[in-house]
Amino acid sequence: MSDLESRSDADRVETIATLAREFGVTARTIRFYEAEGMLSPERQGTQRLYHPRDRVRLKLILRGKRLGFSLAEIREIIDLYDSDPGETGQLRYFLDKIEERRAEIEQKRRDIAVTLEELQAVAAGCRARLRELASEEKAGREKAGGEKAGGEKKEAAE
Amino acid sequence: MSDLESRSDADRVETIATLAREFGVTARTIRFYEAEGMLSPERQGTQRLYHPRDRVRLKLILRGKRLGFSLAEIREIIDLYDSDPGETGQLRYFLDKIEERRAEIEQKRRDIAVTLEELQAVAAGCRARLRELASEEKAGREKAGGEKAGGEKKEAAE
DNA sequence: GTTGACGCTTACGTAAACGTCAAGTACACT
DNA sequence: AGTGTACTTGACGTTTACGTAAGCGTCAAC
Repeated sequence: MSDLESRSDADRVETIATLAREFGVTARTIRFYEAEGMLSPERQGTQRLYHPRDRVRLKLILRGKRLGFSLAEIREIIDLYDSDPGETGQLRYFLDKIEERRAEIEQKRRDIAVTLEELQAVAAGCRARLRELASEEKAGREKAGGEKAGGEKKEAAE
Repeated sequence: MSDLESRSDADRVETIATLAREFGVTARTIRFYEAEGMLSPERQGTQRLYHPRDRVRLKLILRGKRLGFSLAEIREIIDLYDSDPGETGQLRYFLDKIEERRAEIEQKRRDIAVTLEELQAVAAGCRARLRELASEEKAGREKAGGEKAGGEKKEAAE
Protein backbone atom coordinates (compact mmCIF):
# COMPACT_ATOMS: atom_id res chain seq x y z
CA MET A 1 0.00 0.00 0.00
CA SER A 2 2.90 2.30 0.58
CA ASP A 3 4.74 1.03 -2.42
CA LEU A 4 2.07 0.42 -4.98
CA GLU A 5 0.17 3.70 -4.95
CA SER A 6 0.73 7.37 -5.55
CA ARG A 7 4.19 7.39 -6.98
CA SER A 8 3.53 10.31 -9.33
CA ASP A 9 1.48 11.91 -6.61
CA ALA A 10 4.06 11.78 -3.88
CA ASP A 11 6.46 13.43 -6.27
CA ARG A 12 4.49 16.60 -6.08
CA VAL A 13 4.03 16.83 -2.36
CA GLU A 14 5.68 19.99 -1.16
CA THR A 15 6.75 21.54 2.07
CA ILE A 16 5.54 24.97 3.03
CA ALA A 17 8.85 26.66 2.22
CA THR A 18 9.06 25.36 -1.33
CA LEU A 19 5.44 26.20 -1.98
CA ALA A 20 6.07 29.68 -0.70
CA ARG A 21 9.09 30.14 -2.92
CA GLU A 22 7.24 28.74 -5.89
CA PHE A 23 4.52 31.36 -5.57
CA GLY A 24 6.59 34.20 -4.27
CA VAL A 25 4.83 34.52 -0.93
CA THR A 26 5.93 33.89 2.63
CA ALA A 27 5.14 30.84 4.71
CA ARG A 28 3.28 33.13 7.06
CA THR A 29 0.94 34.07 4.26
CA ILE A 30 0.21 30.44 3.45
CA ARG A 31 -0.48 29.64 7.09
CA PHE A 32 -2.72 32.67 7.26
CA TYR A 33 -4.79 31.46 4.33
CA GLU A 34 -5.11 28.13 6.07
CA ALA A 35 -6.24 29.81 9.27
CA GLU A 36 -8.87 31.56 7.16
CA GLY A 37 -10.07 28.19 5.97
CA MET A 38 -8.92 28.63 2.41
CA LEU A 39 -6.36 25.86 2.42
CA SER A 40 -6.29 22.56 4.28
CA PRO A 41 -3.08 20.70 3.60
CA GLU A 42 -2.43 17.19 4.78
CA ARG A 43 -0.74 16.91 8.14
CA GLN A 44 2.05 14.52 8.91
CA GLY A 45 2.27 14.95 12.62
CA THR A 46 2.40 18.69 12.98
CA GLN A 47 3.99 19.33 9.63
CA ARG A 48 2.04 20.50 6.60
CA LEU A 49 2.21 18.70 3.29
CA TYR A 50 0.90 20.40 0.19
CA HIS A 51 -0.55 18.42 -2.68
CA PRO A 52 -1.30 19.64 -6.20
CA ARG A 53 -4.84 20.52 -5.24
CA ASP A 54 -3.52 22.85 -2.57
CA ARG A 55 -1.37 24.51 -5.19
CA VAL A 56 -4.38 24.97 -7.41
CA ARG A 57 -6.28 26.66 -4.61
CA LEU A 58 -3.36 28.87 -3.75
CA LYS A 59 -3.09 29.85 -7.38
CA LEU A 60 -6.77 30.78 -7.38
CA ILE A 61 -6.32 32.83 -4.24
CA LEU A 62 -3.38 34.77 -5.64
CA ARG A 63 -5.17 35.36 -8.92
CA GLY A 64 -8.10 36.74 -6.99
CA LYS A 65 -5.78 39.02 -5.09
CA ARG A 66 -4.27 40.37 -8.28
CA LEU A 67 -7.78 41.23 -9.35
CA GLY A 68 -8.33 43.16 -6.15
CA PHE A 69 -10.77 40.83 -4.45
CA SER A 70 -10.69 40.57 -0.68
CA LEU A 71 -9.97 37.19 0.85
CA ALA A 72 -13.63 36.94 1.83
CA GLU A 73 -14.68 37.49 -1.76
CA ILE A 74 -12.07 35.07 -3.03
CA ARG A 75 -13.38 32.45 -0.67
CA GLU A 76 -16.87 32.94 -2.04
CA ILE A 77 -15.64 32.68 -5.59
CA ILE A 78 -13.66 29.54 -4.90
CA ASP A 79 -16.69 28.10 -3.18
CA LEU A 80 -18.52 28.66 -6.43
CA TYR A 81 -15.99 26.46 -8.16
CA ASP A 82 -16.00 23.39 -6.01
CA SER A 83 -19.32 23.27 -4.27
CA ASP A 84 -21.96 21.05 -5.82
CA PRO A 85 -25.47 22.11 -4.88
CA GLY A 86 -28.03 19.54 -5.82
CA GLU A 87 -31.52 20.96 -5.79
CA THR A 88 -33.11 23.12 -8.44
CA GLY A 89 -33.69 26.08 -6.15
CA GLN A 90 -30.12 26.03 -4.98
CA LEU A 91 -28.93 25.83 -8.56
CA ARG A 92 -30.86 28.92 -9.58
CA TYR A 93 -29.57 30.88 -6.60
CA PHE A 94 -26.15 29.61 -7.46
CA LEU A 95 -26.39 30.79 -11.06
CA ASP A 96 -27.43 34.19 -9.75
CA LYS A 97 -24.33 34.43 -7.62
CA ILE A 98 -22.16 33.42 -10.53
CA GLU A 99 -23.82 36.10 -12.62
CA GLU A 100 -23.12 38.69 -9.93
CA ARG A 101 -19.45 37.83 -9.94
CA ARG A 102 -19.37 37.73 -13.69
CA ALA A 103 -20.81 41.23 -13.90
CA GLU A 104 -18.25 42.47 -11.41
CA ILE A 105 -15.41 40.97 -13.37
CA GLU A 106 -16.81 42.31 -16.62
CA GLN A 107 -16.65 45.75 -15.04
CA LYS A 108 -13.03 45.14 -14.22
CA ARG A 109 -12.49 44.05 -17.78
CA ARG A 110 -13.88 47.34 -19.08
CA ASP A 111 -11.84 49.29 -16.53
CA ILE A 112 -8.75 47.54 -17.77
CA ALA A 113 -9.53 48.21 -21.40
CA VAL A 114 -9.94 51.91 -20.74
CA THR A 115 -6.84 52.11 -18.59
CA LEU A 116 -4.72 50.31 -21.16
CA GLU A 117 -5.94 52.69 -23.83
CA GLU A 118 -5.11 55.70 -21.71
CA LEU A 119 -1.67 54.45 -20.86
CA GLN A 120 -1.15 53.69 -24.53
CA ALA A 121 -2.10 57.26 -25.38
CA VAL A 122 0.29 58.68 -22.81
CA ALA A 123 3.07 56.45 -24.08
CA ALA A 124 2.37 57.51 -27.65
CA GLY A 125 2.63 61.13 -26.59
CA CYS A 126 5.95 60.40 -24.94
CA ARG A 127 7.32 58.68 -28.00
CA ALA A 128 6.18 61.55 -30.20
CA ARG A 129 7.90 63.98 -27.88
CA LEU A 130 11.03 61.87 -28.03
CA ARG A 131 11.05 62.00 -31.82
CA GLU A 132 10.51 65.72 -31.61
CA LEU A 133 13.47 66.14 -29.32
CA ALA A 134 15.60 63.88 -31.49
CA SER A 135 14.94 65.88 -34.64
CA GLU A 136 15.48 69.13 -32.77
CA GLU A 137 18.81 67.85 -31.64
CA LYS A 138 19.75 66.79 -35.14
CA ALA A 139 18.68 70.16 -36.55
CA GLY A 140 20.75 71.83 -33.87
CA ARG A 141 23.81 69.84 -34.83
CA GLU A 142 23.33 70.58 -38.53
CA LYS A 143 23.16 74.28 -37.84
CA ALA A 144 26.34 73.85 -35.83
CA GLY A 145 27.15 75.47 -32.50
CA GLY A 146 25.59 78.96 -32.43
CA GLU A 147 21.84 78.87 -31.78
CA LYS A 148 20.38 77.42 -28.61
CA ALA A 149 17.86 75.27 -30.52
CA GLY A 150 14.31 76.60 -30.60
CA GLY A 151 11.77 73.97 -31.53
CA GLU A 152 8.20 75.17 -31.87
CA LYS A 153 6.60 75.72 -28.51
CA LYS A 154 7.74 75.85 -24.93
CA GLU A 155 11.00 77.68 -24.57
CA ALA A 156 9.73 81.02 -23.39
CA ALA A 157 10.70 80.82 -19.76
CA GLU A 158 14.10 79.79 -18.55
CA MET B 1 -15.83 88.83 -14.21
CA SER B 2 -18.54 87.23 -12.16
CA ASP B 3 -21.10 87.49 -14.92
CA LEU B 4 -19.25 87.01 -18.13
CA GLU B 5 -17.22 83.88 -17.49
CA SER B 6 -17.67 80.26 -16.57
CA ARG B 7 -21.38 79.94 -16.92
CA SER B 8 -21.23 76.34 -18.09
CA ASP B 9 -18.42 75.77 -15.66
CA ALA B 10 -20.09 77.08 -12.57
CA ASP B 11 -22.98 74.81 -13.40
CA ARG B 12 -20.86 71.82 -12.65
CA VAL B 13 -19.37 72.91 -9.39
CA GLU B 14 -20.43 70.46 -6.75
CA THR B 15 -20.45 70.17 -3.02
CA ILE B 16 -18.84 67.24 -1.29
CA ALA B 17 -22.13 65.55 -0.48
CA THR B 18 -23.40 65.53 -4.05
CA LEU B 19 -20.06 64.34 -5.34
CA ALA B 20 -20.12 61.57 -2.79
CA ARG B 21 -23.62 60.51 -3.78
CA GLU B 22 -22.74 60.67 -7.44
CA PHE B 23 -19.89 58.20 -7.00
CA GLY B 24 -21.36 56.10 -4.25
CA VAL B 25 -18.72 56.89 -1.66
CA THR B 26 -18.82 58.78 1.64
CA ALA B 27 -17.66 62.33 2.17
CA ARG B 28 -15.11 60.93 4.57
CA THR B 29 -13.58 58.95 1.75
CA ILE B 30 -13.31 62.02 -0.45
CA ARG B 31 -11.69 64.03 2.32
CA PHE B 32 -9.33 61.14 2.92
CA TYR B 33 -8.23 61.15 -0.70
CA GLU B 34 -7.62 64.86 -0.41
CA ALA B 35 -5.56 64.36 2.73
CA GLU B 36 -3.52 61.86 0.73
CA GLY B 37 -2.89 64.54 -1.85
CA MET B 38 -4.95 62.93 -4.58
CA LEU B 39 -7.56 65.66 -4.81
CA SER B 40 -7.29 69.39 -4.31
CA PRO B 41 -10.67 71.04 -4.68
CA GLU B 42 -11.17 74.77 -4.67
CA ARG B 43 -11.90 76.30 -1.31
CA GLN B 44 -14.50 78.93 -0.70
CA GLY B 45 -13.69 79.87 2.85
CA THR B 46 -13.51 76.51 4.55
CA GLN B 47 -15.88 74.77 2.20
CA ARG B 48 -14.76 72.51 -0.63
CA LEU B 49 -15.92 73.04 -4.18
CA TYR B 50 -15.46 70.30 -6.72
CA HIS B 51 -14.96 71.08 -10.38
CA PRO B 52 -15.16 68.67 -13.32
CA ARG B 53 -11.44 68.03 -13.14
CA ASP B 54 -11.84 66.84 -9.56
CA ARG B 55 -14.53 64.49 -10.71
CA VAL B 56 -12.25 63.10 -13.38
CA ARG B 57 -9.55 62.44 -10.83
CA LEU B 58 -11.99 60.81 -8.45
CA LYS B 59 -13.21 58.63 -11.27
CA LEU B 60 -9.65 57.56 -11.98
CA ILE B 61 -9.09 56.79 -8.31
CA LEU B 62 -12.18 54.63 -8.06
CA ARG B 63 -11.37 52.82 -11.26
CA GLY B 64 -7.94 52.06 -9.88
CA LYS B 65 -9.50 50.72 -6.72
CA ARG B 66 -11.76 48.42 -8.67
CA LEU B 67 -8.66 47.04 -10.32
CA GLY B 68 -7.14 46.37 -6.92
CA PHE B 69 -4.43 49.02 -6.93
CA SER B 70 -3.47 50.60 -3.65
CA LEU B 71 -3.90 54.32 -3.27
CA ALA B 72 -0.14 54.72 -3.51
CA GLU B 73 -0.11 52.88 -6.81
CA ILE B 74 -3.08 54.82 -8.06
CA ARG B 75 -1.32 58.04 -7.25
CA GLU B 76 1.66 56.91 -9.28
CA ILE B 77 -0.53 55.96 -12.21
CA ILE B 78 -2.40 59.25 -12.14
CA ASP B 79 0.92 61.04 -11.97
CA LEU B 80 1.81 59.27 -15.18
CA TYR B 81 -1.24 60.85 -16.78
CA ASP B 82 -0.75 64.48 -15.97
CA SER B 83 2.90 65.01 -15.41
CA ASP B 84 4.89 66.36 -18.30
CA PRO B 85 8.58 65.51 -18.08
CA GLY B 86 10.65 67.39 -20.56
CA GLU B 87 14.06 65.87 -21.00
CA THR B 88 14.91 62.83 -23.02
CA GLY B 89 16.27 60.84 -20.12
CA GLN B 90 13.18 61.53 -18.05
CA LEU B 91 11.03 60.52 -20.98
CA ARG B 92 12.72 57.15 -21.36
CA TYR B 93 12.43 56.47 -17.64
CA PHE B 94 8.85 57.55 -17.91
CA LEU B 95 8.11 55.16 -20.75
CA ASP B 96 9.65 52.39 -18.68
CA LYS B 97 7.31 53.08 -15.82
CA ILE B 98 4.36 53.12 -18.16
CA GLU B 99 5.48 49.79 -19.55
CA GLU B 100 5.70 48.38 -16.04
CA ARG B 101 2.15 49.38 -15.32
CA ARG B 102 1.01 48.14 -18.69
CA ALA B 103 2.52 44.72 -18.04
CA GLU B 104 0.82 44.59 -14.65
CA ILE B 105 -2.51 45.44 -16.14
CA GLU B 106 -2.03 42.96 -18.95
CA GLN B 107 -1.55 40.32 -16.28
CA LYS B 108 -4.83 41.38 -14.74
CA ARG B 109 -6.41 41.14 -18.15
CA ARG B 110 -5.27 37.54 -18.52
CA ASP B 111 -6.41 36.74 -14.99
CA ILE B 112 -9.80 38.11 -15.85
CA ALA B 113 -10.06 36.16 -19.07
CA VAL B 114 -9.28 32.91 -17.29
CA THR B 115 -11.63 33.65 -14.42
CA LEU B 116 -14.46 34.53 -16.73
CA GLU B 117 -13.94 31.29 -18.63
CA GLU B 118 -13.95 29.27 -15.46
CA LEU B 119 -17.09 30.91 -14.15
CA GLN B 120 -18.65 30.35 -17.54
CA ALA B 121 -17.79 26.66 -17.33
CA VAL B 122 -19.28 26.37 -13.86
CA ALA B 123 -22.42 28.13 -14.99
CA ALA B 124 -22.70 25.84 -18.01
CA GLY B 125 -22.44 22.87 -15.71
CA CYS B 126 -25.21 24.30 -13.56
CA ARG B 127 -27.48 24.85 -16.50
CA ALA B 128 -26.84 21.35 -17.78
CA ARG B 129 -27.69 19.96 -14.36
CA LEU B 130 -30.87 22.03 -14.35
CA ARG B 131 -31.96 20.57 -17.67
CA GLU B 132 -31.16 17.13 -16.33
CA LEU B 133 -33.31 17.69 -13.29
CA ALA B 134 -36.09 19.11 -15.42
CA SER B 135 -36.21 16.09 -17.72
CA GLU B 136 -35.97 13.72 -14.78
CA GLU B 137 -38.94 15.42 -13.24
CA LYS B 138 -40.88 15.20 -16.45
CA ALA B 139 -40.03 11.51 -16.84
CA GLY B 140 -41.09 10.97 -13.27
CA ARG B 141 -44.47 12.54 -13.91
CA GLU B 142 -44.96 10.50 -17.10
CA LYS B 143 -44.19 7.25 -15.31
CA ALA B 144 -46.59 8.39 -12.59
CA GLY B 145 -46.05 7.85 -8.88
CA GLY B 146 -44.26 4.53 -8.35
CA GLU B 147 -40.52 4.71 -8.99
CA LYS B 148 -38.24 7.05 -7.12
CA ALA B 149 -36.59 8.39 -10.31
CA GLY B 150 -33.11 7.07 -11.06
CA GLY B 151 -31.20 9.21 -13.55
CA GLU B 152 -27.87 7.86 -14.65
CA LYS B 153 -25.27 8.29 -11.99
CA LYS B 154 -25.17 9.33 -8.37
CA GLU B 155 -27.82 7.61 -6.37
CA ALA B 156 -25.73 4.89 -4.79
CA ALA B 157 -25.45 6.26 -1.30
CA GLU B 158 -28.36 7.66 0.65
C1' DG C 1 25.66 15.98 21.93
C1' DT C 2 25.15 20.08 20.09
C1' DT C 3 24.48 22.92 16.28
C1' DG C 4 21.88 24.47 12.46
C1' DA C 5 18.05 24.27 9.20
C1' DC C 6 13.33 23.94 8.91
C1' DG C 7 8.77 23.75 10.90
C1' DC C 8 5.07 24.69 14.53
C1' DT C 9 2.14 27.77 17.57
C1' DT C 10 0.99 31.92 20.08
C1' DA C 11 0.78 36.51 20.25
C1' DC C 12 1.59 41.16 19.65
C1' DG C 13 2.63 44.81 15.93
C1' DT C 14 1.47 47.42 11.74
C1' DA C 15 0.14 49.78 7.33
C1' DA C 16 -3.79 50.88 4.56
C1' DA C 17 -8.26 52.66 4.07
C1' DC C 18 -11.46 54.23 5.77
C1' DG C 19 -15.69 54.48 9.89
C1' DT C 20 -17.34 56.91 13.68
C1' DC C 21 -18.06 60.10 16.98
C1' DA C 22 -17.34 64.98 19.00
C1' DA C 23 -17.41 69.68 18.75
C1' DG C 24 -17.55 73.72 16.17
C1' DT C 25 -18.83 76.97 12.02
C1' DA C 26 -21.95 78.95 8.27
C1' DC C 27 -26.34 79.86 6.35
C1' DA C 28 -31.43 79.55 5.51
C1' DC C 29 -35.84 79.49 7.48
C1' DT C 30 -39.50 80.82 10.87
C1' DA D 1 -33.40 84.09 18.87
C1' DG D 2 -33.89 79.45 17.83
C1' DT D 3 -33.97 75.31 14.76
C1' DG D 4 -32.25 72.70 11.05
C1' DT D 5 -29.14 71.33 7.59
C1' DA D 6 -24.75 70.92 5.49
C1' DC D 7 -19.92 71.39 6.01
C1' DT D 8 -15.63 71.71 8.76
C1' DT D 9 -11.61 69.75 11.51
C1' DG D 10 -9.60 66.64 14.78
C1' DA D 11 -9.08 62.29 16.95
C1' DC D 12 -9.70 57.74 18.02
C1' DG D 13 -11.65 53.06 16.45
C1' DT D 14 -11.86 49.18 13.12
C1' DT D 15 -11.02 45.75 9.57
C1' DT D 16 -7.96 43.42 6.46
C1' DA D 17 -3.87 41.07 5.52
C1' DC D 18 -0.37 40.02 6.81
C1' DG D 19 4.91 41.00 9.46
C1' DT D 20 7.66 39.92 13.24
C1' DA D 21 9.50 38.11 17.07
C1' DA D 22 9.52 34.45 21.04
C1' DG D 23 9.80 29.94 22.41
C1' DC D 24 9.58 25.07 21.40
C1' DG D 25 10.01 20.39 18.63
C1' DT D 26 12.70 17.50 15.29
C1' DC D 27 15.83 15.58 12.43
C1' DA D 28 20.34 15.24 9.94
C1' DA D 29 25.16 16.47 10.10
C1' DC D 30 29.38 17.26 12.30
